[in-house]
Amino acid sequence: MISLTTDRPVSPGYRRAMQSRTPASRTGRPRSAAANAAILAATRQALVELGWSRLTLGDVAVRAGVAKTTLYRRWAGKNELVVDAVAELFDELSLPDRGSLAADIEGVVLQFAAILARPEARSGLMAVVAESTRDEALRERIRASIVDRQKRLVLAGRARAQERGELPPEPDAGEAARTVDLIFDMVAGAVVHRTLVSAEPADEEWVHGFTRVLLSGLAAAPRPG
Amino acid sequence: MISLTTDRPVSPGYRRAMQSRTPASRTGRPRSAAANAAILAATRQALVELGWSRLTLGDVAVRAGVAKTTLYRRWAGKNELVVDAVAELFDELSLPDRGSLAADIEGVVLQFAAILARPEARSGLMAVVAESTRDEALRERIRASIVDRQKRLVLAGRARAQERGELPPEPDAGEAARTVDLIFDMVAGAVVHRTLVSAEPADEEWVHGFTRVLLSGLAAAPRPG
DNA sequence: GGAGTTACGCTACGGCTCGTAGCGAAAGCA
DNA sequence: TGCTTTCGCTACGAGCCGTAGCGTAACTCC
Repeated sequence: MISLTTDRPVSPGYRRAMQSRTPASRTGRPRSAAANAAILAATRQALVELGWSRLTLGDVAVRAGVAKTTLYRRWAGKNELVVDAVAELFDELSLPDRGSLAADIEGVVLQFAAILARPEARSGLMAVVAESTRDEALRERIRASIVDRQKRLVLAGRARAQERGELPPEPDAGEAARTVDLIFDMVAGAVVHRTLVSAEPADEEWVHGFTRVLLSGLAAAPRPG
Repeated sequence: MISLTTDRPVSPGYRRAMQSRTPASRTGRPRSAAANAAILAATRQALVELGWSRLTLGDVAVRAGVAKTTLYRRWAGKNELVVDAVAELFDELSLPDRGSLAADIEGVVLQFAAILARPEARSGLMAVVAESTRDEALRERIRASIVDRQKRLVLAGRARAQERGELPPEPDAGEAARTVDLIFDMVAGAVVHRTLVSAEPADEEWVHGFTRVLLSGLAAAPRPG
C-alpha cells in the first residue's frame, strides 16, 4: 500500500468546503472548487436514480464531468463521498422563533422531515450509518459533519425555552449535556424511524402528536384540552 | 428474465421458517431446513466479520457449506437474505410483567438495546433499511418480518398499563392505532439513533432517562422526586 | 418398486466494477 | 521561467455477480 504518485492519497484532514483549508499546500495548481460542487451534486443525483448499492464512483465521475481518478484523489471511497454529499442537505436546517417551545419543536421537526423525504437523503444517510458500524473513522466523520452540526438546534431551542420559563434551568452541566443528547436521539430517531422504517410521512398531524408526547408524556391526556 | 430451470426462480411466498409452508409443493425433494439455518447463521457471521458492503453471497455459501446456486434458488439477492438473517435476532424479544408501565418499558428497551449492540444486527439492519428506500417489496418484507412482528410488544404493554389504570382507555380505534405507531417510532427510533448514530450504549441510565421523558414529558421535573 | 418431480452440488462463463499506475498537459506560485 | 500540484485519459489485473448446464440425490404418488 505504498503510493508513488505525487498527489496526496487520502487527504485526511479534508473537511467539507475545501476552499477553507488554511494551512499548507500553498503552491501548485489548486483543486477545482467547481469540480467539488459538481461531484457532490452528481453523487446526490446518482443516489436518487440508483440508490446506494448501485451507485458507482465511475458513474458519478461521468455525471460530474470529471475523471474517475479525480474522485479517488479527493475521497477515500464511496462512504466518505456520500457522507459529504448528504451533509450539505442538512445545513439548511434553522430554528426560527415561533413563540413557544412546542411550536419551535414542530417547526424544526417538519424541516427535518422534509429533508428526509428527499430520496438522496433517505438512501444515502442510512447507508453510511450502516457502514459506520464497522468503520470508526467514518462514524467520526458522520458525527462531525452531520450530527454535531445539528445539535446546535437542540441547544438553541432549550436556551430559548428556558428564557421563556417553559423549561427549568439545569445547574449541572453534565446532566444538561446528557439531556441534550437524549432529546436529540429522541427527535432525530423518531423522525428517521417514522420516515424510513415505517415509511409513513411525518406530516403535521404526526409531528403534532409527537411534540405533545415529547413535552407532556404518555400519561397526559391523549387529547389536549 | 425467463427462467428455464426446473427450480422455482424466486420463491415469492417464501416466509421464514420454511418448514411451515403448508400448501403446494407436495412432491419432489424438499428443501433442506438444515441448509436454511446454516445459511442464515453464516450470513450473520459474515456480517460480523465483513460488514454489509464486503459481504458476498459466494462467501456466505462457502461458510454455510452449500453451493452458491442454492442461495440464489432461495433468495432473490443479498437484501432479502440479510433481512431474514437479521429478523431472527428480534424474535427473542419479550415483555415480562415487571409491575409498572415504566418498568415494562425499561425492560423491553434494554432487550432491544442488547440486540442492537450485536454487530450483525447493527450493520445488517441499517443497510437493508437503506436499500428499502428504493425497493418497495423489500420494505414490505422488512415490515412483515421485523417491524409488525414486534409491534405486538407495544400493544401488550399498553393493554397491561390500561388494566393497571396507568393509561386511559382509548375508545377511538383509529386514534389508538396511530398512538401505537407513534410510540413504536419513538421507542425504536430513539434506541436505534442512540446506538448506531450517536454510537453510545443504551445502558440502564440512559434507558431510565428516556422512559421518564416518554412517560412524563420534558416539561416535568428533570429529576424524579 | 418405478416414474415423476424437485432440490442439490459443481463447474464454467460473460459482464461489470473496483482501485491503481502511468503519462502528458494545465494551472497556479516564486 | 521553473517548480509544484492537479487534471484528464487510458489501461490493467482482480474480484464479484448472476446464470446456464449437467448429473445426482431425495421425496411423493401410482
